[in-house]
Amino acid sequence: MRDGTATKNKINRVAMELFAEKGVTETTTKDIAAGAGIAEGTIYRHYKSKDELVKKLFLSLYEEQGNYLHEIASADKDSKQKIADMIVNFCQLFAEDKALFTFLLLTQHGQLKEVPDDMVTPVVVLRDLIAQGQDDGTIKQGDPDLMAAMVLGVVVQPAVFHVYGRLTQDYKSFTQDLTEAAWSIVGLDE
Amino acid sequence: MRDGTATKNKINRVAMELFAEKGVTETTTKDIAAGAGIAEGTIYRHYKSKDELVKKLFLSLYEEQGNYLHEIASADKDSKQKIADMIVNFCQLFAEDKALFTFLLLTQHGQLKEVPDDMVTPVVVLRDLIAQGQDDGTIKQGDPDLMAAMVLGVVVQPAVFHVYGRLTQDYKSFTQDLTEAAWSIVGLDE
DNA sequence: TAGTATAGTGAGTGCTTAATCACAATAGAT
DNA sequence: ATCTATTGTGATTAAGCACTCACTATACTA
Repeated sequence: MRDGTATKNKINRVAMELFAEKGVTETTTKDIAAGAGIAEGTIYRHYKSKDELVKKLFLSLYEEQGNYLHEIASADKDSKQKIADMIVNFCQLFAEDKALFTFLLLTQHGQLKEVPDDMVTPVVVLRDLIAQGQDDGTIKQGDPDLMAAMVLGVVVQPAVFHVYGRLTQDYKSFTQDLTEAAWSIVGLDE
Repeated sequence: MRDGTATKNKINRVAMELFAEKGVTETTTKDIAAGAGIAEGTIYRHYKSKDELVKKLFLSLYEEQGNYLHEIASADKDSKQKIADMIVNFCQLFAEDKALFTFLLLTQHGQLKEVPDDMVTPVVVLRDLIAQGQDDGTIKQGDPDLMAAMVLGVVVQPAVFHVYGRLTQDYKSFTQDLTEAAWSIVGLDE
């Protein structure tokens, strides 16, 4: 084997899962190597440092998710449907890959501080979506940043509690409730 | 000086601020000692270990806040007013002592995992408040745990973004918006 | 004043960590 | 078959960490 991408993917996956489970600082390079079934030194054939691994992993995964979000936001639907689609997307991601979802949440937990300003994060997409909806009159007035934060909170907080075992039923079954709650924050009275 | 409470208070305050700012693992005993202007060894005259410091600090501060919450929840008011009071209380705490508020949030960030089940946390108080309101018909039906998580998300998420500089205006000025958003989730149509 | 318990000190200890490096294995190129 | 570049190894290293301990300083007691 001359191509090391399989090993690198293994490192990425294991690292992501451990970071999500224990946090970045609590996860050692030894843990990652053991989980991936490789020697500790091999990590350093693919990454200059643990810090680089963390940052590249975060950036690549976030970019991937950002693309999905961008697709949803630029679809030819009304604002209400787009916000609903975003929430469905969150719930699906959480249901399908809890480790990935939790890892992405680490940004909001201060474990990953250096988030580029121009990065496509959920809150940025949501804010633009809300501002756009305000222009065409489908979403009520208010500070788009604050409204985006509140909508995100409605979805994220149950997910956080779900991770820590407070909410035990299937997260996907919340989707309808989360969507309605989100809409009640930004939506117009009907 | 034979009484060391002044030193202990200094340790507690500095530790709380550093934990809130950098996280628990990233804060060293050396940092705390330097911040408090004492020797590293002095910390161990007051606490058996760093772990004990973290846990006692967390427990005492959370208990204090729990008492406020309990007061609010047991007041002779209707559910809507109680929820509003809780949110005002959050906003005030955040405005007055950002470090304390952020430190208390660490529990939701997985940095402090061992939270006793019977502890009076905001989500528990909220859940009971919601369940109670559902009984007397002032709050709409639905899973109280999920609803409490959503309401908390509306308040907490803006606070998180506020800490990381995304929302720059005075947090207290959100109070009205946060209260309305929270009520739109649990409240009955009027 | 002498005695004692408590509070504070900081160099030192042992352990864990991220990162290194000389070496080995592998597989395509010539 | 030999060469070469890449990938993988694991003992080793240097740094940083929580924690200790012999010692000093302080202030109350008798």
